[in-house]
Amino acid sequence: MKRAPTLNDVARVAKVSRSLASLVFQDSPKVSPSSKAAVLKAAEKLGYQPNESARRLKSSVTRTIGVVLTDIHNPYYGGIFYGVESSASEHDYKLLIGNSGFESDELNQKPEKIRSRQLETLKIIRSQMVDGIICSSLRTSPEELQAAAKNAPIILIGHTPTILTKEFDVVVTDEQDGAAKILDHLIELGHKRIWHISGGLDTGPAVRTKSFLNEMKKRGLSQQAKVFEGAWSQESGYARTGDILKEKVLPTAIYAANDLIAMGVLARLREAKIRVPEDISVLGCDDSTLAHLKITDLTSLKEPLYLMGRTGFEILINRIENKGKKFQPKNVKIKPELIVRSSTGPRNKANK
Amino acid sequence: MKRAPTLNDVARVAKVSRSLASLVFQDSPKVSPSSKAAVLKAAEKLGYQPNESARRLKSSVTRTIGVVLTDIHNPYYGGIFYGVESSASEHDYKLLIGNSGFESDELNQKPEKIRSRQLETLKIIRSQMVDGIICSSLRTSPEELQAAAKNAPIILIGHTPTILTKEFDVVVTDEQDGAAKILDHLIELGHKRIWHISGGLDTGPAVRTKSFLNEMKKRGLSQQAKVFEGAWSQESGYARTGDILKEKVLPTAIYAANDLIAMGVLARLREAKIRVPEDISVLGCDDSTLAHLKITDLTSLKEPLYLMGRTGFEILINRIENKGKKFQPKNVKIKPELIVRSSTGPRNKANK
DNA sequence: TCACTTTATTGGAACGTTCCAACGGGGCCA
DNA sequence: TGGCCCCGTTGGAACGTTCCAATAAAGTGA
Repeated sequence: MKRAPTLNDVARVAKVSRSLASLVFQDSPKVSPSSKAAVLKAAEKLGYQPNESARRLKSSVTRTIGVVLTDIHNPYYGGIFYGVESSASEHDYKLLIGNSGFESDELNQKPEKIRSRQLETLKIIRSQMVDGIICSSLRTSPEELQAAAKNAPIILIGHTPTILTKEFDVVVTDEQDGAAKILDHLIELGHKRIWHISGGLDTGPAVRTKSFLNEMKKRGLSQQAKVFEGAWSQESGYARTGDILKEKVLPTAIYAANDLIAMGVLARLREAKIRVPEDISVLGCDDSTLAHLKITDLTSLKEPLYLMGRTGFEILINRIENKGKKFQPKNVKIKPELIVRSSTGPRNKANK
Repeated sequence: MKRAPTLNDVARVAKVSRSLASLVFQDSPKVSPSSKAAVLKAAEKLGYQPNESARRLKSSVTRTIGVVLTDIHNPYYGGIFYGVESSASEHDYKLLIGNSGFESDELNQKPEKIRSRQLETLKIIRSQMVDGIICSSLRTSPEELQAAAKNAPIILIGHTPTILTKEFDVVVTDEQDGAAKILDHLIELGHKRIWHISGGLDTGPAVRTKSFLNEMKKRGLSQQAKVFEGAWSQESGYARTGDILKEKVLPTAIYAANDLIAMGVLARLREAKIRVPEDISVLGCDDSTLAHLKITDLTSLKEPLYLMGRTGFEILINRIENKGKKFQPKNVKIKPELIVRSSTGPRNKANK
């Protein structure tokens, strides 16, 4: 592995000055076609590739974005990342994944450790390695974020504590709209007694639950609504459905806060020999692979993760390119889409 | 956003030379405790953060690894990436995701485009932005890879054309061992007529199919083996199972090349009112979320993706640290694990 | 006490770019 | 023919580090 050729080498071979060679690689219009050709030919011959570190040192532009995710393994963050990556690629930006930290049981990490790893990542923006940062699922304090934001713009995508929306650019799902779409669909099918299994009390799931209750109220169905507090897991869906089955009157539809929970619901209902959707309709949220399956064919609210990722990225580079302009936090809500499959159907009239 | 403080600023405040300040940040043992304290205090006060670009330019070490994946959204690559990330984080390395390209239907990308995007990523290593590269699922030619490998080590993780194993470090699943584990399990349950739905003719799935046939042969069951050529999809599993059901004699166990295919198998069998595992046992491969589901509870061969990612990363940094040493490609096979669930059971004696 | 090692500190030269100010020379116009 | 402009080109100075060789200061042994 020998020393890589530099701009100087190229210039020497092309018999021009280093400055001219530099201009060629910046696509400057003021270089003559003949010298341009000579430089390119020399570069080709030597296998020249500009040294990015030197370039950055001088021009302080990195065309790189730092990404903080909690768990890329999780379809939620994965979906967002997917959108981010595709947009980054189109704009010719690179993505740097700092030590993001994970929520895996495989690693079984302490929250404190995750937090410190995220801090680590925020630091890289201060070392001028990136032009901006994209965060999903924060574990850092607002103060820490603000400190980092002094050096480069930051955008938050997905589940976000509301306090932060006042100060940062944020892209989230329009939960209200999602709940409305679900209820419109169910009400059209004749459902009224609609129960919800929540994802817990964290910010993300809590907003979802609240939106559900809001929309039920708007439709005058507050009396019929009921919330069972669960967690983001199949087991939780299974257990809470067990609780539901103990009630005197059963719901005609169950809305689970995500697909995984819905899987638990389906399993428990099948065990109880309750038919879906003939006896009870079931809805999930995420439209993950789980919902697509032939054996489940679950009606699910599709979170616009891909779009959220793309939108977030675009807002961010907009900030980067208009650096210095006055700051007015942007809050974008992306509307989800209801994917109707066969787990929802007309209300069973027998269940009055 | 004002100019970030430099080492010079720190040195001035601490009343020492720039060189000394530099030594402090390199944890040099030959700096006196008193000046060390002074420098650190000054750095703290100014909020100093070393400029990574300058550091790299001078020392040409980046502590960054480039990652080429085809589709991080896909649980297979996601699982590998997961292991890579965790190991990288432990070794204090950063990961750079170049424009990797995707196989999504959402983007519906042409193979040619994916290839060019991967090439783009390989270029990154030539611009000295990374110390090495990790590739999953190649779309580039061996020549292109070799050219890139001149500048920094490369490791291939997962499905890899066998030609490449002679020249590069490679980490793959031990397919032979996987097939053996599956057959041992089934044979112990009394099965003999074991059929396979393959994932197609690409390198990855082909190896799996071949391993299955090999192991059947070893056990003197060649006559009983049968392969149905499918693809990595639920639909394919569904359709091929339809074909299987047309046969005069049915198998007592079906081994699907991945979980998604197995989902199709389960759906089709249920439609035909064939019980699992009472009538036919079903196995998948991947041990994805799909297999965990209560409603499927699928016996599945767990590919050691996480471990593969970690192992790959470790081999890579080993190469990086021993740069210049003579090269002997390392080929590591990681043994998968069979996760037994309720979709496999004793052979139904009625099916002779 | 002097030569000599050890330890702590320093200035300066690199690393490979970009960018600015300056320059030579050809074309144009008066 | 002289003056001016513009185009293409150039050298040199940065950018913020690291690292080497040199130095100053302190410690060691005879």
